[in-house]
Amino acid sequence: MKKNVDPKIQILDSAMEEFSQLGLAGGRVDRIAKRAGVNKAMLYYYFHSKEGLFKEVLRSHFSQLIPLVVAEIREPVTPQTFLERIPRLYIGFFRKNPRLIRLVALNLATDPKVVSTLFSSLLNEVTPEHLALSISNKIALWSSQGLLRQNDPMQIMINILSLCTFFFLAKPMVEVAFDRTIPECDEFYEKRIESVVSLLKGGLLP
Amino acid sequence: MKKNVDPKIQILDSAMEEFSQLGLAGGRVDRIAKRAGVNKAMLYYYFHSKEGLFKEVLRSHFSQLIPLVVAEIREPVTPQTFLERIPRLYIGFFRKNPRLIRLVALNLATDPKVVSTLFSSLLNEVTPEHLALSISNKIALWSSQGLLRQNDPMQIMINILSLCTFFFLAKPMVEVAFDRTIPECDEFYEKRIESVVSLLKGGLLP
Amino acid sequence: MKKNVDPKIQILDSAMEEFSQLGLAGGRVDRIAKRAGVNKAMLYYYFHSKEGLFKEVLRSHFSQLIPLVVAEIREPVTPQTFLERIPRLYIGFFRKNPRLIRLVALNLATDPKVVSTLFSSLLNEVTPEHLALSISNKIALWSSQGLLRQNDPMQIMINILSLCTFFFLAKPMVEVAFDRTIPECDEFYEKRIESVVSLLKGGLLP
Amino acid sequence: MKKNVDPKIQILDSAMEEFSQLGLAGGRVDRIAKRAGVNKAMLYYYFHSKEGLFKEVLRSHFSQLIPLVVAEIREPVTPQTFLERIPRLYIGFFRKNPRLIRLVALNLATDPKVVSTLFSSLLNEVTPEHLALSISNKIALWSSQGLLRQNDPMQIMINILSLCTFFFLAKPMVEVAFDRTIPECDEFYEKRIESVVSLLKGGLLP
DNA sequence: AATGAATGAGCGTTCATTCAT
DNA sequence: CATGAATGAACGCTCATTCAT
Repeated sequence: MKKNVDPKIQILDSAMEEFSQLGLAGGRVDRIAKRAGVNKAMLYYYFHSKEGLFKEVLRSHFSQLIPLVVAEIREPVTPQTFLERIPRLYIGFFRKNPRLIRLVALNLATDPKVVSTLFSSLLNEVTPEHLALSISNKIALWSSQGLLRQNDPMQIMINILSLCTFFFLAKPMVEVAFDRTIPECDEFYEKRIESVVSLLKGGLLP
Repeated sequence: MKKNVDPKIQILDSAMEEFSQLGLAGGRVDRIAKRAGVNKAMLYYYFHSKEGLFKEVLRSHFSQLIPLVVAEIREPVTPQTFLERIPRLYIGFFRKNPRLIRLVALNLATDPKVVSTLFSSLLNEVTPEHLALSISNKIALWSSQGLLRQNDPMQIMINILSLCTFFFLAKPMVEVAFDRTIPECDEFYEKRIESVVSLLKGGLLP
Repeated sequence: MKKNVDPKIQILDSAMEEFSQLGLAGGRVDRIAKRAGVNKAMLYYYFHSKEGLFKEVLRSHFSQLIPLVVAEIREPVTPQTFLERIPRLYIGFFRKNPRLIRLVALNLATDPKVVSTLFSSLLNEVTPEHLALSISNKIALWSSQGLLRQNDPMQIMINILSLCTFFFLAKPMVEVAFDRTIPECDEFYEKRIESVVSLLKGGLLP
Repeated sequence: MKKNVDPKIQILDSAMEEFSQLGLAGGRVDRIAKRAGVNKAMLYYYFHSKEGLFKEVLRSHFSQLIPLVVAEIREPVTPQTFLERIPRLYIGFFRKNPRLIRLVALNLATDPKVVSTLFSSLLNEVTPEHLALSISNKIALWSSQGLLRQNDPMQIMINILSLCTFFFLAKPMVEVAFDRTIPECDEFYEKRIESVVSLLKGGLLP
């Protein structure tokens, strides 16, 4: 509806809204076009198919996360500061992009290869070597120096990611289980970050 | 296709297969019926609608988890054994029911209320008080006795659940990130459980 | 639901209720069976098909009208008493059988041959010669004797039937057109009969 | 099938054919589309549902009658000319639109509110006051002036409408009852109009 | 670049009917 | 006679996609 705006962006935004709530299968092309204020045929002109649009949505949002992580990784840090800063980075990012995590979860459940491949190619675009591998190496190094109490970098990474992302998906169930509404406020997320950092430091630092 | 089998169970199983891969929106009634070896109209005879079938699938699988957790909770344990046994319980269960976690993730992303409500009603069926709350109380008690280093039961529960479940969804991404295939073997899951237990104990026990 | 009742009658009654409101196409076999308190397969046992049941409903109700008319016709009457009594007979009958007129109207509109043929065969069952023809003859006779001001028996019969039956179908439209509710009371139907009789006598008697 | 024709009109016409023979419940969307020579989805593109199409059919044909009646009513006439001209108007109209009367009858029998409401709204569109009421008023006036032998305008209107419309529905039964085929010729309808006019004048004029 | 109309395959659902017991 | 389960052929409707302009 808004004028003077690149229709591609308009469409991508509308599609993100749609797909993050209904998934690829549940998302409706008509609705996306209508919300974007463009003719339905334009979606096909720009993105050639519903699936193409979906992938582009995924890519465009996902790619925003990479540079943040890259910047973080490149800085020389101690394990302690690493474990203190990574949760804040991830949780902060997903808090600002709640739709992305739903989108990724949906895609992981239905079509794991799509998002994995995309993820992989994004990583390769940005770093000469895999980002995860470079984190991995860093962790492996720390581990061999006796700076960490666990020595499998993959398990450590899984633990970190689990603690930082799962909540965004599980929030509604947590609310039901604990019979209370969790407010979208800084206070809560500070507590969340604190809890994760505390767990990681207590569990990983010697 | 198989004879002498309760068609209701046949349908539920086929539906689980379908929905856990494609979601409610992406799942096809025809395919479910065909795979179950029954006439499509039977789905409606027994479950009245696609959504009804979906909910029944969710319920029938979800309800298998509850008694396990209940049994675990009811036993008087020390924090230490609690943190040692819960990850094995959850990870073991989801390893045997990999489709359920996808199903729940899909549903949480697209329709959080359905699965939350179902979850809540299942909890209420089984326990006089909410299961989560009773775990919560136990944790709160331990916390007040100085047996745990964190004092927000909800954060602790989120941490535990995150560590135990997220991997099953994120596995394909982890494989890509680390450029290796993770085998479905006992060895790997033992490592996973170990890592989680170690993290929890190191992070939570004094 | 009622016990100790001939299920055939139960079914016919339930079917009348259904078909007179929804028509043959709109009527549902399941609903008929449920309302009749019998298993659906029984309908087919007794009436062999939905259409067979429909025809039997039509026949069983329609046939109640014939003897009344026959009795009326057989009595030797003057045109005056004929015109006074026929409207009361018809309007009285349809008032007690409001579902029949809807049923016949529905069938006449969608499948004129069915009800016409049925009508014809019912007439033949009861009278050696067609009932209508015998009325016709009577009217023709009166007409030739100068006792009536119109001489086409068919037009006269159409007029009589129109005046006596149309209202039962058109009632809802009349209510809307005149912006008032027409009560199902004796008073109104007396007025109606009076109006018809007055019109017929004024228009037909010399 | 015909080219260069507004598909909306094509659909409406095909739908009229279908619904007037089978009713709303019995009419088939596929058949309507096929006969109209358009894709089935177009019905929904233009009319949003089967019922929406049905109502539009009803409305589009019904609305043709109103102006004729309005024009007739607005002219200042004597009761005599009124009773002479109204039957010709109605019978002439329905003779040219035989499908409409079946359509209305079907709808009155199964769903009286739909057609009544439509009728009412059409009347209101065209006349500041209800058409029927304005006829009513005219009749009431005449009646009070002693120009008519009956004084209930509603009964008079019911009589007129009955005499003019019922035949079109009952024709097949009349044919069977009188064991003859009624030809669709001017001669017959002239006789019909004559008979109605004669009856009305004889019965209503002083 | 942009639109409204069109399309065909397929969707969830229903229904009259039949079968096994 | 009576039942619950089963069936297959539609049915009304939707959707991603394309076409003509």
